[in-house]
Amino acid sequence: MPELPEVETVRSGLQAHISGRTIASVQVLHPRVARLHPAGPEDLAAILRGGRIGDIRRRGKYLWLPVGADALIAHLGMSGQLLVGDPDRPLSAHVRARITFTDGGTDLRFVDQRTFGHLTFAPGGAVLPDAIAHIAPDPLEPDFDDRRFADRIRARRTGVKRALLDQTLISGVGNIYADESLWRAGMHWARPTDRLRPVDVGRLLAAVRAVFASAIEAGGTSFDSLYVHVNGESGYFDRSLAVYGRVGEPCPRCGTPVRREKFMNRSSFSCPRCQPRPRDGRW
DNA sequence: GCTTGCGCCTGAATGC
DNA sequence: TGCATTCAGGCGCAAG
Repeated sequence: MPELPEVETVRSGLQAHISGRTIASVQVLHPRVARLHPAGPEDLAAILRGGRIGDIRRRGKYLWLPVGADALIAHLGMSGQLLVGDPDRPLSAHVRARITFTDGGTDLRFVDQRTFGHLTFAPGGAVLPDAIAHIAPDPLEPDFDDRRFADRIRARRTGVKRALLDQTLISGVGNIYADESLWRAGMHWARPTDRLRPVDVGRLLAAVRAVFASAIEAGGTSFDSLYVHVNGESGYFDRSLAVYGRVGEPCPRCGTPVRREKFMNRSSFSCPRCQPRPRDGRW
C-alpha cells in the first residue's frame, strides 16, 4: 500500500519526469477518479489543459502537482500508481486517467485497481491546497512540531496505533508502517495514548522516522528512470519488514514468533515479547 | 472537537 | 468446477 515512503518515491520520480512540462490533454477514463471534483471529469480535463506543472509537492500520502497558482491533487488510495512511459504504449487495464504533454514525450497514467485513489483540482493550491489543510504535517517535514505532537497525542483517549493512523494528528503512516514503527519502539498497538510519557512519544517518533528513512532509501533503489513504479507487495518491502505480514515467523530482535491480532476489522502484527500487553492493565 | 464505525472498491484466496 | 464469502485498507462522512 502506498504510504509515505512510496508516495515520496513517486514524488521524486514525477519531479524528474513531469515537472516543467505543459499539459496537452487530460483524459478521465473512469469517472470515480474525479469523484471529488464537483464540476465533473470534463471540467477537470478542461481546466488543466495548457497548464505548466511546477515542482511536485507532498504531505503525508498526498501529492500535488502545482499548475500555475493552482494544483492537481493526487491520492493513490490503496492501489494507485502514477506511471510515466511511452505515450504510444497500449492502455492497460485499470488506467483511470491519462495526461499527455505538449512536447509529445512520455505521458502520465493514473492506474488504480480498487479506485480508492483520486485526482482533484485545487484552486489556488500551489503552496498547500485547502482540500488537504486538515492533514497534519508528516514527521519528515521541517514544519513538524515534535512537542506539539506529543501534547496532542497525549491528550487523546485512544490507542497508540489508532492515533498513528489519524492523518490529522500525524500524516503518512498507514497500517504497515504503524506496525513496523511500534515494533521498533517496543510498544503494543493498544497502549493508551493518555498514558504515554513524553519520552515514549519521543521514542515512537524516532521509530517512525527511522522506518520511513530506511524505506525511502530502499524505494529509491527500485526506481526506474522512465517508469515511476511503486509496488507495495514486492521488491524492497518484503525484505525490510520486521513484523508486518510475518505471522508465525521469528521476531528479528528476539526470535519469538510474530503474532497477528484483530484491530479495527483488520490486522495488527507484533512481537508478543518485545511488545507485551501487560496483564494488570498498566503500561 | 473528539471518537468510532461504515461504505466504497476489485481481485486473490479460501470455503463449500 | 463453480459459485459465494472473506480479506486487504485509506479516506470521507455521519453519528454519538
